[in-house]
Amino acid sequence: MSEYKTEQKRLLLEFLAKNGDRSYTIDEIVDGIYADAGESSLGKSTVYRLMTRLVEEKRVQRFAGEKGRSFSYRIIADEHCHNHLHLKCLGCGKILHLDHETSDALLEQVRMLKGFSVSEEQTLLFGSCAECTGGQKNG
Amino acid sequence: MSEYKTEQKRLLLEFLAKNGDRSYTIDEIVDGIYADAGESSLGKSTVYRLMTRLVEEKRVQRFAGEKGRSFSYRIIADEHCHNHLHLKCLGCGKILHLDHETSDALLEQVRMLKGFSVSEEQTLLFGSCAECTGGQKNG
DNA sequence: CTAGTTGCAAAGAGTTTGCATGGCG
DNA sequence: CGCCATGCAAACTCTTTGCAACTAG
Repeated sequence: MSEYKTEQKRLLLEFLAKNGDRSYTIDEIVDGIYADAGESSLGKSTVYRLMTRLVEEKRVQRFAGEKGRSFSYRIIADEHCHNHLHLKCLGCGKILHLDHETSDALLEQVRMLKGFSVSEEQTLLFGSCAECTGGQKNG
Repeated sequence: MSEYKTEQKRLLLEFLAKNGDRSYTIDEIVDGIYADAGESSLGKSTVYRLMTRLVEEKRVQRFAGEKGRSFSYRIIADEHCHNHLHLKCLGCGKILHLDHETSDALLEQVRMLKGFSVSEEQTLLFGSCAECTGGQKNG
């Protein structure tokens, strides 16, 4: 039950911690770690396995890729991440956190109006962040 | 601009129109049409192709499957469907429409607070509908 | 008749799994 | 030494594509 005991898992968690502001696909993770650590890095199937476990442990969130294929993953920085909505920018890929109060207020309205209970864990709002909306030079 | 009319396309649109209250995977569509029309029905690749086109034409909405694999599709009943959020029940699969006003009000708050512009077309809220929440004996 | 459509099967893309090797306790 | 993690490659699932036959107009 001890924490990570392998170099691979350590590298993976390190990468995720360092890149918690947006989500990454498995390939991006593998490439990213390779870029950082070089070495023999880790096998893709190991990353798949580790991520699957981390998702089960609720330490990582998995998103269905909007574009089409492949999932992307993001570390859940603190436990409060379970209790609010996230906003994913389609421009830069960044993930913003909507504070719990606001998040809850919005969803409460939906509940009142439609009797529908939104799952904060499973819901991800897509759109465009302030930077990408405002300073958009359209590249 | 004429619409090429084939029996397959007609069957597909008929099925989608009849089942606009929730989304279906390709397999479910093929099976559903087979159940309805029996006959030789249509090939899966034809359904893929037709759906791809319908999505391009904005007559159908494609969702990334939450569970993991496969996409699901839903007909866009009227043009207003472009301008509001949808709620997908993870219990029964039903899709509810959040009226434009409410939808807009919610997203305006997000814009004010975070400067984030939510894309209504790309965002789908997951959760549990009134029936599934109320009658839920919690399995 | 001509162009667009269909359906099969093969190719692709992403993910999961079996199995032998290797490392940590 | 035993058990779990790793890595490779094969297996799988879902989706797309090539191609020949077919059909609507």
